Amino acid sequence: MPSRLIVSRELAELLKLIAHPDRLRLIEELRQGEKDVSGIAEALDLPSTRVSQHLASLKAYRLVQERREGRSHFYRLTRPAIAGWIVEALEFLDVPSPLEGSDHIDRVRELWAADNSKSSS
Amino acid sequence: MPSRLIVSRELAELLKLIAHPDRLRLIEELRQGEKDVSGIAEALDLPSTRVSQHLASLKAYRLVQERREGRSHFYRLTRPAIAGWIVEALEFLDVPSPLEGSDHIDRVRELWAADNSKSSS
DNA sequence: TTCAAATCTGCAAATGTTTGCAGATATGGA
DNA sequence: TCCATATCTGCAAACATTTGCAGATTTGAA
Repeated sequence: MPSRLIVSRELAELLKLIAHPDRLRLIEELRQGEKDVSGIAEALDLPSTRVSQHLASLKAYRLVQERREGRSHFYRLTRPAIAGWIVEALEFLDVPSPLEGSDHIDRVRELWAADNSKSSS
Repeated sequence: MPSRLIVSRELAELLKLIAHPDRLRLIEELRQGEKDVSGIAEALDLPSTRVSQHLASLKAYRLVQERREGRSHFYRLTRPAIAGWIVEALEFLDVPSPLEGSDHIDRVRELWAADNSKSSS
């Protein structure tokens, strides 16, 4: 009967998996569709071995799925809605003053918006 | 300009803070309104020193706010909407088979629903 | 074959989190 | 004042995550 215990443990596991700066950016990067390891590595400016490691843990939880084509491994989000759910969390960030300092958040909200029209920063 | 770097770090910090079974239950417990440390400790069946420790970290991020009355310290969610946002994450749990094993999730979804009518498990 | 490109795996050092417990504070009442 | 209740803080052991790097796979091309 301790459904709350079981589910809160599972939920914590999922949240921990997501709670890493690289993996958050990675998930948002895949919102645009599938991409291979080196494409992601370049987009996020990370060594591809690190991207591969992150993808392995996301895949172990089935948050992403793999498709191999030649020597490239393409990854895509299993449930793309998770990317939008993550963006919603921006609302709960502890920003020192809502006037100052929330400009970064606003910029990212646009960059990570559902529609995409490629820009930088 | 690296807004994504900054924000993904802040987001990871928030998610890590939440990504703990006790703290998740604690946040859902406070959805009902403010409660003091021993009330929470009893509801979650945890030593109150542990509840106090969790509350301290949630408070440091201003996720909860404190109100003292006599020797009791009452806590409440700063942005109660976060409790609903957490429940939405149940959708993304990796449940082995959607037929079996999702009954715990359904039960918790009810227990943690926005309206409350006290029950157990 | 042999080679290079793309990715993966394993391991250990560095770092971070959690837990229990002992002792510190703060408050109200006898 | 002295005591009990409620909560907080500090610390060290246990545990978990992150990172870089070396070496293994896998694939396609020469």
